[in-house]
Amino acid sequence: MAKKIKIEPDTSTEEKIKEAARKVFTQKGYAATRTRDIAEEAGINLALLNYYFRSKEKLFEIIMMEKMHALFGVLVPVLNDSTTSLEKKIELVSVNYIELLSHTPDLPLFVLSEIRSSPQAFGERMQANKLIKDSHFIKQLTEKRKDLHPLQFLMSLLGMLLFPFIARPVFGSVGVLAQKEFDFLMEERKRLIPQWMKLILNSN
Amino acid sequence: MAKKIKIEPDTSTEEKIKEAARKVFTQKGYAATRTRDIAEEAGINLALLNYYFRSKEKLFEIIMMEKMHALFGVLVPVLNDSTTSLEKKIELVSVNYIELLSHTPDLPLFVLSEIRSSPQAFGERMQANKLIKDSHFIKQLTEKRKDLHPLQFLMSLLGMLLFPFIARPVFGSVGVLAQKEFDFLMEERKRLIPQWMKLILNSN
DNA sequence: GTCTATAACCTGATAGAC
DNA sequence: GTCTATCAGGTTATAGAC
Repeated sequence: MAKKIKIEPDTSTEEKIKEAARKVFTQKGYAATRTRDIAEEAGINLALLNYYFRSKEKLFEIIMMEKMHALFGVLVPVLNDSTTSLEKKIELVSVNYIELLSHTPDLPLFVLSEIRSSPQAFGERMQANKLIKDSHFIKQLTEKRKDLHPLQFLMSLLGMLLFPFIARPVFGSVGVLAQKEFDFLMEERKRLIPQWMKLILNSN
Repeated sequence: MAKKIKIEPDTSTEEKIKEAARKVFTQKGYAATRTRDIAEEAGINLALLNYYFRSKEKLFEIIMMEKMHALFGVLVPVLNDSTTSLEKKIELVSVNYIELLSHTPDLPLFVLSEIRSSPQAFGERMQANKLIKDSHFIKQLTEKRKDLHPLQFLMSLLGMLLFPFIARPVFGSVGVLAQKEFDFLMEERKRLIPQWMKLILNSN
């Protein structure tokens, strides 16, 4: 229990490679990434990558797992909390996601692209799926709006939250929407989206 | 003027290759696609691909151009029509997009992924950008809601429309959301999204 | 653990026969 | 126009020295 006293400094070679892999994989995707890119980014030799992680694919799976947990990790616990109201959940999910994606904007496009490339893999996805479908949030939605499929609401909420980051290369090109303005708009959306989704929820 | 009387039958080898390229590129992305995959899908030899299109990259650029036009082509003309009301534009964009994406569901994820991979390329994107920013739709929005950045509204609308298709591998896995149910929900969204966006537009 | 050198393989593209 | 055979270059992974 008290075996490992020293805190991992994250400066080990293994961690340097993982950090480089996070950067390159998320930027270029699995197929376009060369192990040489990762090695160079990490400042180490190519052979070391295989020494620590056996293969490009094994390394990728580790990074992918991390990223999927990051993407679904801010969603699932909030939706499954049986002590919070529907409206509170909407607020929390909105703030959590915009906060997260402001720091790692290419997270959703990376995860969704790679899931598409190998749809049968990544069992995590199915698991997250079930956790969402059977969530307290869905129960609350169903109860509140019997006329509406709960996924109609959830897809809209997530679309509003994630889409600006997914499409940022389109919206955010130079001269049309600069970085600072984009950040400002996202900050504003923490307030706007819950407001709008509540409006939708209470309509009819 | 009356030079080409015969209508192209689209059964030519060139078209067979393009059709195969459309399928494989959009499914796997540029980097993960091998020219051999395209040749096999087209039922022709690998060498013919280079005979007709010089290189993998040239072929890709043709397909990418097509796909970008498809994705933005249903948006730009509607937003720039100065004879329609704001609410009519919302209805048209919604129906157009859901109709389009129901037939080619992986169009948006493909285009957005590839734009990210080479952000400086694809000048079309910038052009579409300007066309949107200076559109009649944006003017109408600005006038109607002086307190709201028009992109806040546009990003939300597009997010609602595109996100279900972008995230379909997540939502649409077997046992959670089957194909027929997904199609039904999308059909329903043609009505729901305009209704909801008008609600947002007229709030406050 | 870390490196250099190289093996083994794959991929895009072309030469040349038909 | 279409094919087979092959080249040239690049990529992953490993062997072996330090």
